[in-house]
Amino acid sequence: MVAPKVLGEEFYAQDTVTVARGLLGKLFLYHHPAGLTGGRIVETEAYLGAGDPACHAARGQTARNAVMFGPPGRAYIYQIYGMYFCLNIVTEPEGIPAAVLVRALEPLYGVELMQQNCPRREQRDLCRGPARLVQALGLTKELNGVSVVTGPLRVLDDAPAALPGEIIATTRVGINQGHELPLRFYLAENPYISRK
DNA sequence: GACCAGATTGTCT
DNA sequence: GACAATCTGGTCA
Repeated sequence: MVAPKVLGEEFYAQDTVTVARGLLGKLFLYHHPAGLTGGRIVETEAYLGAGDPACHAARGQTARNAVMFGPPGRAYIYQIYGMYFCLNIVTEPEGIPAAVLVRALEPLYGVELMQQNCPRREQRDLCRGPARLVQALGLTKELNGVSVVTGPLRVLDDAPAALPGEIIATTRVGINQGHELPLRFYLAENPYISRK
């Protein structure tokens, strides 16, 4: 197989919707201390920055969302509901606080390790949902702000011969504001997405 | 299968 | 003090 290439910072500097759609089908990998974990990105959501009421950065910069104001290609990992974490990748040029939320992966690498992280969970459910995939991959808040270009987290362009099905755009999940916008993207008819 | 309530803690008002 | 880009387990049909 051809050596997959790591997506560069210029990919993430594009507009957020382009990056969210472009990430579908890419490989997301984490060089976990106990081994490699990761899979194919099958579901994302776009958060557009200051003008998007659902975005954490809509009301200005804070200690929590500071990573989104930084350069693109960084991981933004935050805790939600006291017990879960969500993984984002910062987009757009530095100073524009936008990001793409990675909502679901198709598990491909380190499946045994991921099942150790999530006992009693079917393989199909390992990474089906933003908090689940963070837990399965073994990501922690310590990784907040690390580069996905040069750090232990990587996104590879594996250039799959054919994306299975087309890309569906629909509304975002779990938010109260801005939910009328079609900013959630997933691969049609993929069994690993978090919700139809 | 659909719907509902609880868990649990960092962050912001 | 209220809330949050969620998940799990319970109940009812």
